[in-house]
Amino acid sequence: MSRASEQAYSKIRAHLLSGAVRPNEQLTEDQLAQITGVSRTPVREAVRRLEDELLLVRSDTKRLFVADWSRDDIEEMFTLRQMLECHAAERAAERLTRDQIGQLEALNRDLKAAIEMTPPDVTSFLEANRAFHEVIIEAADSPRLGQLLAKLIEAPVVLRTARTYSQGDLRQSARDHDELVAAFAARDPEWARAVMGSHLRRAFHTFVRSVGPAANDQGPAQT
Amino acid sequence: MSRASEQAYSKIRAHLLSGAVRPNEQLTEDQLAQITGVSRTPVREAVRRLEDELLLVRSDTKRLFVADWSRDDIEEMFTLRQMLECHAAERAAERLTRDQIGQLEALNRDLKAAIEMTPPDVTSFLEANRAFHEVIIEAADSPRLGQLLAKLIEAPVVLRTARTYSQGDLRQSARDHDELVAAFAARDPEWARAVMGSHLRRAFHTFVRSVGPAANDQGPAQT
DNA sequence: CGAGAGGGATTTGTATACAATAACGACCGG
DNA sequence: CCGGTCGTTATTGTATACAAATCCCTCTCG
Repeated sequence: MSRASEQAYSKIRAHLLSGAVRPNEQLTEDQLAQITGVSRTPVREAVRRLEDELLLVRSDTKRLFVADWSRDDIEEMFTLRQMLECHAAERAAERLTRDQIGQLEALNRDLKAAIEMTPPDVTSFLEANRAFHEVIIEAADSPRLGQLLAKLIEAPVVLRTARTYSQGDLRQSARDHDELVAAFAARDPEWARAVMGSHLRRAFHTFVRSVGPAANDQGPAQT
Repeated sequence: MSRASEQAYSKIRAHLLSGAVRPNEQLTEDQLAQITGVSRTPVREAVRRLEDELLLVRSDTKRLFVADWSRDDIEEMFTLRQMLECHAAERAAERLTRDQIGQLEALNRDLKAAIEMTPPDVTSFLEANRAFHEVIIEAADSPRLGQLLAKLIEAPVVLRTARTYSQGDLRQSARDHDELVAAFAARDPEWARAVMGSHLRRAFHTFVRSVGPAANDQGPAQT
Protein backbone atom coordinates (compact mmCIF):
# COMPACT_ATOMS: atom_id res chain seq x y z
CA MET A 1 0.00 0.00 0.00
CA SER A 2 0.96 3.57 -0.24
CA ARG A 3 2.98 5.66 2.09
CA ALA A 4 0.62 6.75 4.83
CA SER A 5 -1.34 3.57 5.28
CA GLU A 6 1.80 1.45 5.09
CA GLN A 7 3.44 3.62 7.66
CA ALA A 8 0.39 3.44 9.88
CA TYR A 9 0.42 -0.33 9.57
CA SER A 10 4.00 -0.81 10.62
CA LYS A 11 3.87 1.76 13.39
CA ILE A 12 0.73 0.26 14.90
CA ARG A 13 2.11 -3.21 14.55
CA ALA A 14 5.34 -2.23 16.26
CA HIS A 15 3.31 -0.55 18.94
CA LEU A 16 1.36 -3.73 19.57
CA LEU A 17 4.43 -5.98 19.56
CA SER A 18 6.38 -3.65 21.82
CA GLY A 19 4.11 -4.62 24.66
CA ALA A 20 3.10 -1.03 25.31
CA VAL A 21 -0.51 -2.17 25.23
CA ARG A 22 -2.12 -5.07 27.00
CA PRO A 23 -4.49 -7.71 25.61
CA ASN A 24 -8.14 -6.68 25.75
CA GLU A 25 -7.21 -3.04 26.05
CA GLN A 26 -9.42 -0.77 23.97
CA LEU A 27 -7.93 1.38 21.24
CA THR A 28 -9.59 4.06 19.18
CA GLU A 29 -8.90 5.03 15.62
CA ASP A 30 -8.22 8.57 16.78
CA GLN A 31 -5.53 7.44 19.19
CA LEU A 32 -3.87 5.42 16.47
CA ALA A 33 -4.10 8.32 14.08
CA GLN A 34 -2.28 10.49 16.60
CA ILE A 35 0.37 7.86 17.24
CA THR A 36 1.01 7.30 13.58
CA GLY A 37 0.70 10.92 12.54
CA VAL A 38 -1.72 10.26 9.71
CA SER A 39 -5.45 10.72 9.44
CA ARG A 40 -8.04 8.14 10.33
CA THR A 41 -8.53 7.03 6.73
CA PRO A 42 -5.20 5.23 6.32
CA VAL A 43 -5.40 4.14 9.95
CA ARG A 44 -8.62 2.33 9.19
CA GLU A 45 -6.90 0.61 6.29
CA ALA A 46 -4.06 -0.48 8.54
CA VAL A 47 -6.45 -1.60 11.25
CA ARG A 48 -8.26 -3.81 8.80
CA ARG A 49 -5.03 -5.59 7.98
CA LEU A 50 -4.22 -6.02 11.63
CA GLU A 51 -7.68 -7.40 12.29
CA ASP A 52 -7.06 -9.86 9.50
CA GLU A 53 -3.87 -10.92 11.20
CA LEU A 54 -5.78 -11.17 14.46
CA LEU A 55 -3.57 -8.70 16.24
CA LEU A 56 -6.66 -6.58 16.76
CA VAL A 57 -10.25 -7.63 17.22
CA ARG A 58 -13.52 -5.76 17.12
CA SER A 59 -16.30 -6.16 19.61
CA ASP A 60 -19.77 -6.88 18.36
CA THR A 61 -20.34 -3.15 18.30
CA LYS A 62 -17.25 -2.36 16.24
CA ARG A 63 -15.06 -1.16 19.04
CA LEU A 64 -11.41 -2.00 18.71
CA PHE A 65 -9.37 -4.08 21.14
CA VAL A 66 -5.93 -5.61 21.39
CA ALA A 67 -6.33 -9.31 20.66
CA ASP A 68 -5.73 -11.84 23.38
CA TRP A 69 -4.23 -15.14 22.28
CA SER A 70 -4.96 -18.07 24.52
CA ARG A 71 -2.71 -21.12 24.57
CA ASP A 72 -5.34 -22.99 22.57
CA ASP A 73 -5.39 -20.25 19.96
CA ILE A 74 -1.66 -20.57 19.59
CA GLU A 75 -1.78 -24.32 19.31
CA GLU A 76 -4.37 -24.06 16.58
CA MET A 77 -2.25 -21.53 14.79
CA PHE A 78 0.72 -23.89 14.86
CA THR A 79 -1.41 -26.78 13.69
CA LEU A 80 -2.80 -24.86 10.74
CA ARG A 81 0.58 -23.52 9.83
CA GLN A 82 1.99 -27.01 9.93
CA MET A 83 -0.72 -28.31 7.63
CA LEU A 84 -0.22 -25.58 5.09
CA GLU A 85 3.52 -25.25 5.28
CA CYS A 86 4.09 -28.99 4.91
CA HIS A 87 2.13 -28.71 1.71
CA ALA A 88 4.25 -25.74 0.69
CA ALA A 89 7.44 -27.73 1.35
CA GLU A 90 6.15 -30.58 -0.76
CA ARG A 91 5.40 -28.30 -3.68
CA ALA A 92 8.63 -26.39 -3.20
CA ALA A 93 10.66 -29.60 -3.44
CA GLU A 94 9.36 -30.01 -6.98
CA ARG A 95 9.86 -26.40 -7.99
CA LEU A 96 12.85 -24.78 -6.26
CA THR A 97 15.54 -23.60 -8.65
CA ARG A 98 19.18 -24.29 -7.93
CA ASP A 99 19.49 -20.61 -7.27
CA GLN A 100 16.75 -20.67 -4.65
CA ILE A 101 18.35 -23.66 -2.94
CA GLY A 102 21.52 -21.62 -2.84
CA GLN A 103 19.59 -18.81 -1.17
CA LEU A 104 18.29 -21.20 1.45
CA GLU A 105 21.82 -22.37 2.19
CA ALA A 106 23.02 -18.80 2.53
CA LEU A 107 20.14 -17.86 4.80
CA ASN A 108 20.81 -20.84 7.01
CA ARG A 109 24.45 -19.81 7.27
CA ASP A 110 23.29 -16.41 8.49
CA LEU A 111 20.95 -18.11 10.89
CA LYS A 112 23.71 -20.25 12.36
CA ALA A 113 25.99 -17.27 12.67
CA ALA A 114 23.27 -15.46 14.64
CA ILE A 115 22.91 -18.44 16.97
CA GLU A 116 26.62 -18.70 17.70
CA MET A 117 26.96 -15.11 18.79
CA THR A 118 27.24 -14.63 22.56
CA PRO A 119 24.58 -13.95 23.42
CA PRO A 120 22.67 -15.35 20.42
CA ASP A 121 21.38 -12.61 18.15
CA VAL A 122 17.71 -13.52 18.25
CA THR A 123 16.59 -10.67 16.02
CA SER A 124 18.87 -11.80 13.21
CA PHE A 125 17.86 -15.39 13.83
CA LEU A 126 14.18 -14.51 13.44
CA GLU A 127 14.84 -12.50 10.32
CA ALA A 128 16.87 -15.28 8.67
CA ASN A 129 14.27 -17.82 9.73
CA ARG A 130 11.46 -15.73 8.29
CA ALA A 131 13.31 -15.27 5.01
CA PHE A 132 14.07 -18.99 4.83
CA HIS A 133 10.45 -19.96 5.14
CA GLU A 134 9.46 -17.20 2.75
CA VAL A 135 11.66 -18.59 -0.01
CA ILE A 136 9.98 -21.97 0.38
CA ILE A 137 6.50 -20.50 0.27
CA GLU A 138 7.44 -18.41 -2.71
CA ALA A 139 8.75 -21.49 -4.51
CA ALA A 140 5.55 -23.40 -3.77
CA ASP A 141 4.05 -21.08 -6.36
CA SER A 142 0.54 -20.96 -4.98
CA PRO A 143 -0.72 -17.43 -4.39
CA ARG A 144 -3.60 -18.55 -2.22
CA LEU A 145 -1.43 -20.76 -0.08
CA GLY A 146 0.98 -17.90 0.38
CA GLN A 147 -1.80 -15.59 1.36
CA LEU A 148 -3.18 -17.98 3.94
CA LEU A 149 0.21 -18.63 5.45
CA ALA A 150 1.02 -14.96 5.59
CA LYS A 151 -1.73 -14.50 8.13
CA LEU A 152 -0.65 -17.36 10.34
CA ILE A 153 3.00 -16.40 10.35
CA GLU A 154 2.32 -12.84 11.39
CA ALA A 155 1.26 -14.24 14.72
CA PRO A 156 2.99 -12.07 17.25
CA VAL A 157 2.97 -14.23 20.30
CA VAL A 158 5.63 -16.46 18.90
CA LEU A 159 7.89 -13.58 18.13
CA ARG A 160 7.55 -12.16 21.59
CA THR A 161 8.59 -15.38 23.28
CA ALA A 162 11.33 -16.39 20.85
CA ARG A 163 13.85 -14.57 23.03
CA THR A 164 13.42 -17.13 25.74
CA TYR A 165 14.49 -20.06 23.57
CA SER A 166 17.68 -21.82 24.53
CA GLN A 167 20.68 -22.00 22.26
CA GLY A 168 20.03 -25.72 21.98
CA ASP A 169 16.54 -25.03 20.65
CA LEU A 170 17.93 -22.64 18.08
CA ARG A 171 20.59 -25.10 16.98
CA GLN A 172 18.01 -27.82 16.48
CA SER A 173 16.11 -25.39 14.30
CA ALA A 174 19.21 -24.84 12.17
CA ARG A 175 19.69 -28.61 11.83
CA ASP A 176 16.09 -28.92 10.64
CA HIS A 177 16.81 -26.30 8.02
CA ASP A 178 19.87 -28.21 6.89
CA GLU A 179 17.81 -31.32 6.46
CA LEU A 180 15.15 -29.39 4.59
CA VAL A 181 17.78 -28.15 2.17
CA ALA A 182 18.98 -31.71 1.72
CA ALA A 183 15.43 -32.86 0.99
CA PHE A 184 15.02 -30.06 -1.54
CA ALA A 185 18.34 -30.81 -3.19
CA ALA A 186 17.25 -34.46 -3.48
CA ARG A 187 13.95 -33.26 -4.96
CA ASP A 188 12.10 -35.46 -2.52
CA PRO A 189 8.69 -33.96 -1.67
CA GLU A 190 7.84 -36.57 0.93
CA TRP A 191 11.08 -35.99 2.78
CA ALA A 192 10.61 -32.25 2.68
CA ARG A 193 7.08 -32.54 4.02
CA ALA A 194 8.15 -34.81 6.86
CA VAL A 195 11.02 -32.58 7.93
CA MET A 196 8.84 -29.48 7.79
CA GLY A 197 6.24 -31.23 9.89
CA SER A 198 8.59 -32.18 12.65
CA HIS A 199 10.31 -28.81 12.46
CA LEU A 200 7.10 -26.91 13.13
CA ARG A 201 5.71 -29.34 15.64
CA ARG A 202 8.88 -29.15 17.64
CA ALA A 203 8.70 -25.38 17.45
CA PHE A 204 5.27 -25.58 19.01
CA HIS A 205 6.49 -27.69 21.90
CA THR A 206 9.48 -25.45 22.42
CA PHE A 207 7.05 -22.58 22.62
CA VAL A 208 4.81 -24.40 25.08
CA ARG A 209 7.74 -25.28 27.28
CA SER A 210 8.94 -21.67 27.30
CA VAL A 211 5.62 -20.19 28.37
CA GLY A 212 4.51 -22.98 30.66
CA PRO A 213 2.32 -25.87 29.54
CA ALA A 214 -0.98 -24.81 31.02
CA ALA A 215 -0.74 -21.06 31.03
CA ASN A 216 -3.54 -18.78 30.01
CA ASP A 217 -6.32 -21.29 30.13
CA GLN A 218 -8.86 -19.42 32.14
CA GLY A 219 -8.91 -16.14 30.24
CA PRO A 220 -12.33 -14.58 29.74
CA ALA A 221 -13.82 -14.37 26.30
CA GLN A 222 -12.66 -11.32 24.50
CA THR A 223 -15.75 -10.50 22.48
CA MET B 1 -19.99 -4.20 8.60
CA SER B 2 -22.34 -1.37 8.54
CA ARG B 3 -25.01 -0.60 6.08
CA ALA B 4 -23.28 1.17 3.21
CA SER B 5 -20.12 -0.87 3.02
CA GLU B 6 -22.01 -4.12 3.45
CA GLN B 7 -24.40 -3.13 0.71
CA ALA B 8 -21.52 -2.13 -1.52
CA TYR B 9 -19.90 -5.49 -0.90
CA SER B 10 -22.88 -7.58 -1.84
CA LYS B 11 -23.82 -5.45 -4.83
CA ILE B 12 -20.33 -5.54 -6.25
CA ARG B 13 -20.06 -9.24 -5.56
CA ALA B 14 -23.35 -9.92 -7.29
CA HIS B 15 -22.21 -7.76 -10.17
CA LEU B 16 -19.05 -9.82 -10.53
CA LEU B 17 -20.82 -13.16 -10.27
CA SER B 18 -23.53 -12.13 -12.69
CA GLY B 19 -20.99 -12.25 -15.47
CA ALA B 20 -21.65 -8.65 -16.46
CA VAL B 21 -17.92 -8.07 -16.36
CA ARG B 22 -15.16 -10.13 -17.88
CA PRO B 23 -11.91 -11.32 -16.30
CA ASN B 24 -9.06 -8.83 -16.59
CA GLU B 25 -11.48 -6.01 -17.20
CA GLN B 26 -10.55 -2.84 -15.38
CA LEU B 27 -12.87 -1.31 -12.83
CA THR B 28 -12.62 1.99 -11.03
CA GLU B 29 -13.74 2.86 -7.56
CA ASP B 30 -15.87 5.63 -9.02
CA GLN B 31 -17.74 3.23 -11.28
CA LEU B 32 -18.42 0.93 -8.37
CA ALA B 33 -19.54 3.85 -6.23
CA GLN B 34 -22.05 4.76 -8.91
CA ILE B 35 -23.27 1.20 -9.28
CA THR B 36 -23.69 0.75 -5.56
CA GLY B 37 -25.02 4.20 -4.85
CA VAL B 38 -22.65 4.93 -2.00
CA SER B 39 -19.49 6.98 -1.83
CA ARG B 40 -16.00 5.73 -2.52
CA THR B 41 -15.16 5.26 1.14
CA PRO B 42 -17.37 2.22 1.75
CA VAL B 43 -16.63 1.02 -1.77
CA ARG B 44 -12.97 0.89 -0.91
CA GLU B 45 -13.80 -1.16 2.14
CA ALA B 46 -15.84 -3.58 0.05
CA VAL B 47 -13.15 -3.77 -2.59
CA ARG B 48 -10.61 -4.72 0.02
CA ARG B 49 -12.75 -7.65 1.05
CA LEU B 50 -13.20 -8.73 -2.54
CA GLU B 51 -9.48 -8.49 -3.12
CA ASP B 52 -9.02 -10.72 -0.12
CA GLU B 53 -11.40 -13.22 -1.66
CA LEU B 54 -9.46 -12.90 -4.90
CA LEU B 55 -12.50 -11.80 -6.85
CA LEU B 56 -10.65 -8.60 -7.64
CA VAL B 57 -6.94 -8.00 -8.07
CA ARG B 58 -4.82 -4.90 -8.24
CA SER B 59 -2.09 -4.26 -10.76
CA ASP B 60 1.34 -3.27 -9.53
CA THR B 61 0.21 0.34 -9.74
CA LYS B 62 -2.94 -0.17 -7.71
CA ARG B 63 -5.38 -0.28 -10.55
CA LEU B 64 -8.31 -2.58 -10.08
CA PHE B 65 -9.18 -5.57 -12.27
CA VAL B 66 -11.61 -8.45 -12.32
CA ALA B 67 -9.66 -11.53 -11.26
CA ASP B 68 -9.07 -14.32 -13.73
CA TRP B 69 -9.05 -17.82 -12.27
CA SER B 70 -7.08 -20.36 -14.23
CA ARG B 71 -7.81 -24.06 -13.92
CA ASP B 72 -4.66 -24.44 -11.84
CA ASP B 73 -5.84 -21.72 -9.48
CA ILE B 74 -9.07 -23.57 -8.99
CA GLU B 75 -7.35 -26.87 -8.38
CA GLU B 76 -5.15 -25.27 -5.76
CA MET B 77 -8.20 -23.75 -4.13
CA PHE B 78 -9.87 -27.15 -3.92
CA THR B 79 -6.71 -28.73 -2.56
CA LEU B 80 -6.34 -26.16 0.20
CA ARG B 81 -9.98 -26.33 1.05
CA GLN B 82 -9.74 -30.09 1.30
CA MET B 83 -6.78 -29.89 3.63
CA LEU B 84 -8.47 -27.44 5.94
CA GLU B 85 -11.98 -28.76 5.80
CA CYS B 86 -10.88 -32.34 6.53
CA HIS B 87 -9.29 -30.96 9.63
CA ALA B 88 -12.51 -29.13 10.45
CA ALA B 89 -14.52 -32.34 10.03
CA GLU B 90 -12.16 -34.15 12.36
CA ARG B 91 -12.52 -31.54 15.05
CA ALA B 92 -16.24 -31.25 14.49
CA ALA B 93 -16.68 -34.99 15.06
CA GLU B 94 -15.40 -34.48 18.58
CA ARG B 95 -17.41 -31.38 19.28
CA LEU B 96 -20.77 -31.35 17.49
CA THR B 97 -23.74 -31.21 19.83
CA ARG B 98 -26.73 -33.49 19.25
CA ASP B 99 -28.60 -30.36 18.28
CA GLN B 100 -26.06 -29.48 15.62
CA ILE B 101 -26.16 -32.99 14.23
CA GLY B 102 -29.91 -32.55 14.02
CA GLN B 103 -29.36 -29.33 12.08
CA LEU B 104 -27.12 -31.16 9.64
CA GLU B 105 -29.78 -33.78 9.08
CA ALA B 106 -32.41 -31.12 8.47
CA LEU B 107 -30.19 -29.24 6.05
CA ASN B 108 -29.46 -32.40 4.14
CA ARG B 109 -33.20 -33.07 3.88
CA ASP B 110 -33.59 -29.62 2.32
CA LEU B 111 -30.70 -30.35 0.03
CA LYS B 112 -32.23 -33.60 -1.18
CA ALA B 113 -35.59 -31.93 -1.70
CA ALA B 114 -33.91 -29.30 -3.89
CA ILE B 115 -32.25 -32.02 -5.95
CA GLU B 116 -35.46 -33.91 -6.59
CA MET B 117 -37.31 -30.94 -7.99
CA THR B 118 -37.72 -30.97 -11.75
CA PRO B 119 -35.59 -29.27 -12.74
CA PRO B 120 -33.34 -29.44 -9.68
CA ASP B 121 -33.37 -26.23 -7.69
CA VAL B 122 -29.66 -25.48 -7.81
CA THR B 123 -29.92 -22.26 -5.85
CA SER B 124 -31.55 -24.01 -2.89
CA PHE B 125 -29.05 -26.84 -3.23
CA LEU B 126 -26.14 -24.45 -3.01
CA GLU B 127 -27.63 -22.64 -0.06
CA ALA B 128 -28.29 -25.86 1.88
CA ASN B 129 -24.84 -27.10 0.98
CA ARG B 130 -23.23 -23.90 2.17
CA ALA B 131 -25.15 -24.00 5.44
CA PHE B 132 -24.24 -27.66 5.97
CA HIS B 133 -20.53 -26.99 5.65
CA GLU B 134 -20.88 -23.88 7.76
CA VAL B 135 -22.29 -25.84 10.69
CA ILE B 136 -19.32 -28.17 10.55
CA ILE B 137 -16.81 -25.36 10.45
CA GLU B 138 -18.61 -23.63 13.27
CA ALA B 139 -18.50 -26.79 15.36
CA ALA B 140 -14.79 -27.18 14.71
CA ASP B 141 -14.48 -24.21 17.03
CA SER B 142 -11.33 -22.70 15.59
CA PRO B 143 -11.72 -19.06 14.65
CA ARG B 144 -8.61 -19.02 12.54
CA LEU B 145 -9.56 -22.13 10.65
CA GLY B 146 -12.99 -20.66 9.97
CA GLN B 147 -11.47 -17.46 8.74
CA LEU B 148 -9.12 -19.22 6.34
CA LEU B 149 -11.86 -21.42 4.97
CA ALA B 150 -14.20 -18.49 4.52
CA LYS B 151 -11.88 -17.10 1.88
CA LEU B 152 -11.56 -20.34 -0.01
CA ILE B 153 -15.25 -21.05 -0.05
CA GLU B 154 -16.17 -17.66 -1.43
CA ALA B 155 -14.52 -18.76 -4.62
CA PRO B 156 -16.96 -17.75 -7.29
CA VAL B 157 -15.98 -19.93 -10.13
CA VAL B 158 -17.43 -22.95 -8.49
CA LEU B 159 -20.74 -21.27 -7.92
CA ARG B 160 -20.98 -20.16 -11.52
CA THR B 161 -20.53 -23.64 -12.87
CA ALA B 162 -22.58 -25.52 -10.29
CA ARG B 163 -25.61 -25.16 -12.52
CA THR B 164 -24.12 -27.53 -15.03
CA TYR B 165 -23.85 -30.43 -12.59
CA SER B 166 -25.95 -33.48 -13.33
CA GLN B 167 -28.62 -34.73 -10.99
CA GLY B 168 -26.43 -37.76 -10.38
CA ASP B 169 -23.59 -35.53 -9.20
CA LEU B 170 -25.92 -33.76 -6.82
CA ARG B 171 -27.28 -37.03 -5.44
CA GLN B 172 -23.78 -38.30 -4.77
CA SER B 173 -23.15 -35.12 -2.86
CA ALA B 174 -26.21 -35.76 -0.70
CA ARG B 175 -25.02 -39.31 -0.02
CA ASP B 176 -21.66 -37.94 1.10
CA HIS B 177 -23.47 -35.67 3.50
CA ASP B 178 -25.43 -38.62 4.86
CA GLU B 179 -22.23 -40.48 5.51
CA LEU B 180 -20.69 -37.43 7.14
CA VAL B 181 -23.64 -37.24 9.51
CA ALA B 182 -23.18 -40.93 10.29
CA ALA B 183 -19.51 -40.36 11.04
CA PHE B 184 -20.39 -37.45 13.30
CA ALA B 185 -23.08 -39.44 15.09
CA ALA B 186 -20.52 -42.19 15.67
CA ARG B 187 -18.07 -39.55 16.96
CA ASP B 188 -15.42 -40.96 14.66
CA PRO B 189 -12.99 -38.20 13.61
CA GLU B 190 -11.06 -40.41 11.21
CA TRP B 191 -14.19 -41.44 9.42
CA ALA B 192 -15.39 -37.87 9.18
CA ARG B 193 -12.07 -36.73 7.79
CA ALA B 194 -12.00 -39.47 5.18
CA VAL B 195 -15.53 -38.79 3.99
CA MET B 196 -14.93 -35.08 3.79
CA GLY B 197 -11.77 -35.71 1.80
CA SER B 198 -13.45 -37.82 -0.81
CA HIS B 199 -16.45 -35.50 -0.88
CA LEU B 200 -14.36 -32.47 -1.77
CA ARG B 201 -12.01 -34.29 -4.09
CA ARG B 202 -14.95 -35.65 -6.03
CA ALA B 203 -16.40 -32.15 -6.18
CA PHE B 204 -13.19 -31.02 -7.80
CA HIS B 205 -13.32 -33.68 -10.46
CA THR B 206 -16.98 -33.00 -11.10
CA PHE B 207 -16.01 -29.40 -11.62
CA VAL B 208 -13.18 -30.28 -13.95
CA ARG B 209 -15.41 -32.53 -15.99
CA SER B 210 -18.04 -29.82 -16.31
CA VAL B 211 -15.66 -27.13 -17.58
CA GLY B 212 -13.42 -29.38 -19.64
CA PRO B 213 -10.23 -30.94 -18.33
CA ALA B 214 -7.65 -28.71 -19.95
CA ALA B 215 -9.48 -25.44 -20.36
CA ASN B 216 -7.98 -22.08 -19.62
CA ASP B 217 -4.36 -23.13 -19.61
CA GLN B 218 -2.87 -20.50 -21.83
CA GLY B 219 -4.20 -17.35 -20.25
CA PRO B 220 -1.72 -14.49 -19.95
CA ALA B 221 -0.53 -13.39 -16.54
CA GLN B 222 -2.85 -10.87 -15.07
CA THR B 223 -0.43 -8.86 -12.99
C1' DC C 1 -31.80 -0.05 46.83
C1' DG C 2 -32.09 -1.73 42.10
C1' DA C 3 -33.66 -1.43 37.19
C1' DG C 4 -34.27 1.01 33.46
C1' DA C 5 -34.74 5.37 30.65
C1' DG C 6 -32.62 9.67 29.07
C1' DG C 7 -28.99 12.43 27.36
C1' DG C 8 -24.35 14.11 26.71
C1' DA C 9 -19.82 12.33 25.33
C1' DT C 10 -17.23 9.06 22.76
C1' DT C 11 -16.38 6.29 18.80
C1' DT C 12 -17.12 4.49 14.40
C1' DG C 13 -19.12 5.13 9.56
C1' DT C 14 -19.78 7.97 5.31
C1' DA C 15 -19.38 11.76 2.06
C1' DT C 16 -16.67 14.99 -0.15
C1' DA C 17 -12.75 17.80 -1.54
C1' DC C 18 -8.28 17.78 -2.59
C1' DA C 19 -3.42 15.77 -3.27
C1' DA C 20 -0.42 12.42 -5.34
C1' DT C 21 0.48 9.25 -8.72
C1' DA C 22 0.10 6.71 -12.96
C1' DA C 23 -1.64 6.21 -17.76
C1' DC C 24 -2.25 8.20 -22.16
C1' DG C 25 -1.38 10.87 -26.04
C1' DA C 26 0.61 14.68 -28.52
C1' DC C 27 4.53 16.83 -29.85
C1' DC C 28 9.39 17.16 -30.87
C1' DG C 29 13.95 15.66 -32.38
C1' DG C 30 16.46 12.41 -34.54
C1' DC D 1 9.21 6.57 -38.99
C1' DC D 2 10.79 5.72 -34.25
C1' DG D 3 11.68 7.01 -29.45
C1' DG D 4 11.32 9.75 -25.84
C1' DT D 5 9.60 13.66 -23.07
C1' DC D 6 6.25 16.63 -21.39
C1' DG D 7 1.56 17.98 -20.32
C1' DT D 8 -3.18 16.40 -19.74
C1' DT D 9 -6.41 13.32 -17.94
C1' DA D 10 -7.83 9.47 -15.22
C1' DT D 11 -7.43 6.97 -10.92
C1' DT D 12 -6.15 6.09 -6.47
C1' DG D 13 -4.72 7.95 -1.73
C1' DT D 14 -5.51 11.12 2.22
C1' DA D 15 -7.60 14.61 5.11
C1' DT D 16 -11.48 16.52 7.06
C1' DA D 17 -16.24 17.45 8.29
C1' DC D 18 -20.24 15.54 9.48
C1' DA D 19 -23.74 11.64 10.44
C1' DA D 20 -24.92 7.53 12.93
C1' DA D 21 -24.30 4.45 16.47
C1' DT D 22 -22.89 3.25 21.00
C1' DC D 23 -21.32 3.88 25.58
C1' DC D 24 -21.64 5.51 30.15
C1' DC D 25 -23.25 8.13 33.72
C1' DT D 26 -27.13 10.03 36.09
C1' DC D 27 -31.52 10.42 37.48
C1' DT D 28 -35.99 8.76 38.33
C1' DC D 29 -39.40 5.52 39.58
C1' DG D 30 -40.88 1.29 41.59
